[in-house]
Amino acid sequence: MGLQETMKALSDPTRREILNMLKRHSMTSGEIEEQFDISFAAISRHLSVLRDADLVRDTREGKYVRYELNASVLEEIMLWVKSLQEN
Amino acid sequence: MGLQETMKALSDPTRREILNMLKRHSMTSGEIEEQFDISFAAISRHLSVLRDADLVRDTREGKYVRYELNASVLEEIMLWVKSLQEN
DNA sequence: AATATATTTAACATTTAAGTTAAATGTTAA
DNA sequence: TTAACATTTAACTTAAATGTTAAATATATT
Repeated sequence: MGLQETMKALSDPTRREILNMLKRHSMTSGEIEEQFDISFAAISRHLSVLRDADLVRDTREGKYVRYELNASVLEEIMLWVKSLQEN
Repeated sequence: MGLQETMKALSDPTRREILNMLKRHSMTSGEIEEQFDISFAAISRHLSVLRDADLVRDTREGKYVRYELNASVLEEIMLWVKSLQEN
């Protein structure tokens, strides 16, 4: 956890795009995968990186797993960036 | 250039620490290197990543090269993060 | 010009990340 | 309980990132 894990998670364009998608509404793994050309397994691993960084939360809904954005973690990044900007 | 290059550059803890140091005042390569346990060459490469991402600017001062923070690039990150936060 | 100092680049080794396919797990429904 | 579907994990491959040491470049000094 912490800034390092967050920044690392955000450094991959596929993961950032997933977060962009989740901004609108929550989605299942399958719905997310459909939007990309890479394999289901690859998306699943990206989702686990985002989950470990607490950038998304997942809940099982029957045989689906639904992902939603957790933007609260981003506050730490905002603070760090701001601290560089001021002065 | 662009968000991807910026995020990638910021995903390394050594590079973030360099930016933190430059927040206070500009520093030469050597002064920066002194603060870390890794080799001069490794720091030099980190600096080149930061320079390519336009997060720092460098100017030669005699036999030294002085690095200063360029925070303007961070605006793009702020906008992206904010766009995730609102809603 | 030769030498010393500061910094960068090159070549290489090691580690980490991201992708693939196949196997495993969890859930629903026949 | 078996079959089908959704998702995750495992094993593996390839590419990229990070570190090291040594060579190259740039500037200053003698």
